[in-house]
Amino acid sequence: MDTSRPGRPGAPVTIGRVAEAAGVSRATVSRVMNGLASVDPELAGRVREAAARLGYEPSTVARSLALGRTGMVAIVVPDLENPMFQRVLHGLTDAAGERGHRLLVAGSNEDVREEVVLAAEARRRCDGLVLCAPRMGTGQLAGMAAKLAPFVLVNREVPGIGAPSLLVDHAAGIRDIVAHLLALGHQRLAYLAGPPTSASNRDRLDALRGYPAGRFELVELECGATFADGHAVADQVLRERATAIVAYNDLVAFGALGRLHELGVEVPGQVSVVGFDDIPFARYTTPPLTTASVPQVELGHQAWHRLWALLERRTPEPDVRFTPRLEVRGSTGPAPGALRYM
Amino acid sequence: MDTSRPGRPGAPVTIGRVAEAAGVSRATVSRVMNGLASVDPELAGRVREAAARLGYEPSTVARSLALGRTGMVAIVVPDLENPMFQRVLHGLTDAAGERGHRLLVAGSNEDVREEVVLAAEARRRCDGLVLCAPRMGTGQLAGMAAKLAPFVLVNREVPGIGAPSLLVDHAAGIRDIVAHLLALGHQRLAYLAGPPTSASNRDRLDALRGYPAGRFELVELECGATFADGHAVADQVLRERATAIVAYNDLVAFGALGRLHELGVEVPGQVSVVGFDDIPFARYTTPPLTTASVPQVELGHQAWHRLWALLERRTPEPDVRFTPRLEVRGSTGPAPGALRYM
DNA sequence: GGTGGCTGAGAAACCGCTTTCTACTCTCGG
DNA sequence: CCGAGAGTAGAAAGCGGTTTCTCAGCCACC
Repeated sequence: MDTSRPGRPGAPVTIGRVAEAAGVSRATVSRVMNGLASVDPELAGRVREAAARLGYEPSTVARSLALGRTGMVAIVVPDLENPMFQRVLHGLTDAAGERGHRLLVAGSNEDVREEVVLAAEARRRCDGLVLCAPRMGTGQLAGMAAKLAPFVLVNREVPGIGAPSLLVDHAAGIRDIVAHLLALGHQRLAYLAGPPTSASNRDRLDALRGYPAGRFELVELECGATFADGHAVADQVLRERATAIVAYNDLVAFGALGRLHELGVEVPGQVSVVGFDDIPFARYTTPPLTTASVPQVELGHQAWHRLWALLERRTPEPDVRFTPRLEVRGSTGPAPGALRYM
Repeated sequence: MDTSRPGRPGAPVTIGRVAEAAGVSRATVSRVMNGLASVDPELAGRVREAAARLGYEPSTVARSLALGRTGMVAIVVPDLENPMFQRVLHGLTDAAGERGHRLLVAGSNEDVREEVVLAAEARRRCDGLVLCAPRMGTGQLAGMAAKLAPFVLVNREVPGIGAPSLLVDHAAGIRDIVAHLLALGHQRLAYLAGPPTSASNRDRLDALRGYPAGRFELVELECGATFADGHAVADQVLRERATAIVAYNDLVAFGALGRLHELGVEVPGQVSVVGFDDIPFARYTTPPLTTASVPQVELGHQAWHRLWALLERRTPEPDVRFTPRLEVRGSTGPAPGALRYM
């Protein structure tokens, strides 16, 4: 069989075959395909015609190797099923897509060891990395920084490793939430704690503990980051006689809400519930969830801008710390029997 | 500066540098790194030591080019923010991850033109593709089949293009839903239709229309696939005096639920609501959503198995059509004023 | 002791594209 | 009329791996 015949079934269409078909060198085909330099219009026409006829599509892998960049960025998140991260992901894909970049995603399932491996591997396949709320320790992260660069952090801050950070002021969010609950007369708050590895969980906890003593009683309950965690811990809240729940995130709040409903406990009549993040579901449930709203899609956008700057060796815009906006909805109300109000 | 010195800051560590440092050929380093053939243990030791000392990590891009495979698969979905797709994605990443494959994700935002472009581009960057509920026409899909292969379809079927399909028996799901509602005495059902481009929407609509005449009145309302769509259309349902809502999916059902609640309409007292998919939120809302449960994570797993088989040039397992399981929860109840029951 | 088979490692080709370098042609000015 | 300079396209050297091919060395066997 004549292996030089164009369009032979099994043979992949490479730049060489196009060059051959157009009667030019591979270099010229490359130039035409990239719209580079000035090529004789007639030659360019022949090349384009041949490329179209053969259905030529340059190999992205070969280009990546030659160019030293892949046109892909990776994002690593702790929990693929958390809409919070999905929205960040969405913001990121859209922004990156506009610049012709595609996204590799990896979920660590809250496992630090897996996270470390995934981050390193994902980075090697891409030009850059977005680490979303990484669970690994600061030391470990700092140690990997050189290997991972360029990368940007979302919901995490590690000074001195030269990675841009996009932050949420969890403390401010917590302060707003607590102020809201105190105004409603709540005196005994249960905090449903997130994963101990979560930096934002620590921020929130610190903010709660840092409140002037005597303003309210704080009950700290180990919980987690998912529906099921919130669902499982609700009974304990009741046993502790807290009148308000401050959940690590919206998912946990939903879980608790569901359990309370099962038990016939009225929300907010008997217990108020507050979430964190403001995932899209929060406004559509019954009752709608009071929560600290975090600009999730915006985080994704901003993450891309920082990463894009790094990829182009520009100086990224300075770090931002977003202040969550308290969305007061139906899941919070006056504490039972309380007379205080704002 | 001596460019041959190992570990020189700027210089990337390539296989050549390792070979040089270990005093062997690049071929030998390659063999050692891949655990291939038998290499003199002493040489292998030297290579491993050098690789470790230099922090060598083979370039995935170069490997991809040489091997002709990337170790990545892509998934294209219409809506990145729909938990249904996120769960499929989750199932897929986990299953693929076990075989050392990473995931490229792309969301078409329900735009057919974008979907076509994304699918083609994503495929070129990866070894295979999963098209999740593709919106493009059958002809177009068939036309691209050769370019996209190997790929597998989820929630879509196009006979004769040689792509494995994983299906959900939407008609059966609808039949169960309708039977359930009829038993509760509902006689006027509103169907909140999904995107016209959605094949599963057509399946559901056909199943509804195909019901024996006279069993119930069907009100078809154009809607969409998101919260906001369901939220916006709820008023129309009331105007039409339907006593039950059959929503295109859970998201739409939630939106409608939220709006009904805002309006003070009792669910299921005045209106019953049924979703489709059974996303995790469905069981935790108030009232919990009655819905046709689709094994989302399983779809992801199965998609990987089919794709993996194709990648290995094995024959994939035959297509599967999953039958949804009706999850009766709190959002459905007797039609107002109805005496009928099962 | 010569030869055949076998093992193990290096040389070199190759994957498909980009880009520098080089050679050639053509134009224009002195 | 000749040489400099601009413009164009091809040759070839990468990019960083893998793999075939080749060959040297060793052992065993006749």
